[in-house]
Amino acid sequence: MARLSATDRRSALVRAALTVIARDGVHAATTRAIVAEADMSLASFHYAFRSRDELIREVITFVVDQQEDASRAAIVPLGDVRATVRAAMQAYFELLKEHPEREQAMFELMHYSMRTAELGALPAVQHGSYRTAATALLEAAEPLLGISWGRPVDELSRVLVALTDGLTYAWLADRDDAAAERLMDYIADTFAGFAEPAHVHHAPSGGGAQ
Amino acid sequence: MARLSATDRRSALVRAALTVIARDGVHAATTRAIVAEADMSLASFHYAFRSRDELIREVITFVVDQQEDASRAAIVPLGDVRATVRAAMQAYFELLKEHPEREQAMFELMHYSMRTAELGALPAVQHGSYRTAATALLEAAEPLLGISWGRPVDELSRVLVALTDGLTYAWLADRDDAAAERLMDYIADTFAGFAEPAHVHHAPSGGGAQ
DNA sequence: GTCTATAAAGTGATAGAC
DNA sequence: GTCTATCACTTTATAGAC
Repeated sequence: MARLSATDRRSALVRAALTVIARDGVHAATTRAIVAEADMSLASFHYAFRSRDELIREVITFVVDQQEDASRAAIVPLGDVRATVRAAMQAYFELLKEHPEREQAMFELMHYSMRTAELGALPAVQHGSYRTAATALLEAAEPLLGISWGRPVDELSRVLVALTDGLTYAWLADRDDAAAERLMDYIADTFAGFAEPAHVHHAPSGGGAQ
Repeated sequence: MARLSATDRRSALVRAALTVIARDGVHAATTRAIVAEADMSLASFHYAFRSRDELIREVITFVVDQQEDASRAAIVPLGDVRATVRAAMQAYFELLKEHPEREQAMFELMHYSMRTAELGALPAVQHGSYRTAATALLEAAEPLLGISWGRPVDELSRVLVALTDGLTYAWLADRDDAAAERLMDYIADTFAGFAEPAHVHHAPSGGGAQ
């Protein structure tokens, strides 16, 4: 194998581990399976990482960071709230359908984290970053669509994330595309219902019915 | 060890496995850990089960059946829709808080099933039984509360299940009780919003309030 | 039926040659 | 730095005494 810097080797192993986990599950991500995927020798693994646990820890933080980046650039404002939310959900759903193993791997890694003391805090971080993304998305939508949410954005982001997680789990379980589409229709409708025409704060010009 | 029938031994091992999985996770449920929990010898395990996989399969079907039974008797109609839904959610949430490991074990077992070819269908069964229970709950609520749901019950049960799964995952991740309570408030509000005064189909004698 | 003992394969991690 | 060879241990599963 070519000489790689320790950092290159580490990131190569992290990506290989992620591939193995997505393909075969967390329980199959043995050091041997990972180095085989990365086309390295077993000794190289322990040259780059002190232990398997150290790698898994890095895989999880990598995945969390990656997700945070991904969900940042997600807003494409369309004509109205319903269409915008529906399109955003559809975009996520297409990603899910294209790489179901990724979301599955995400879930598995989080459950794995919950079981190990030192990684126990990571699911909260992952979920928090997910919610931050949802909050940013909802707040960005206000000026772009000229609306204002009827409820606290913080609460709405919890609803959005819960529905998305629920949608993901349901689809992973039953692979029912039509059902997922109907659920996304519902989600779009609900959020359209939350939206109110933007009102200026200081001038009491009367409440706007949509 | 006392002489047990093969069936008794099997169910004892299934329950022991469930205990181990809830306490330490699926990956820790080795044959040795399970027989230790059941206070049996390792050989007894393979007398009762052909393989570890056969046990896990039985654990999963057992858990799915058990959940189906549990979610049957769940309706306690209160004055209005909001209060009824809120109370049902609260009851579930109390169970979750009391035994988080159980729900976690459920998730882990489902993800494990998704990874093994022969168990791949079980998550759909589990999710289906979950949705059946939600549907039954919603349908039972109609006559009891004197309402009728504005949307197809099938669609609403999907929403309810998705929100419950999302709530569960969120709480397992961040253990934020207050946030969960707010989410349950939202869920109760939404379903109260879905309810319409019941209209009798054939005889136009006016809707019956409870 | 239930046990002890052990086989056979897999695991994480390391030593030591190059 | 990177490899091969190997250690120490755990895993599932079975053989064979009782």
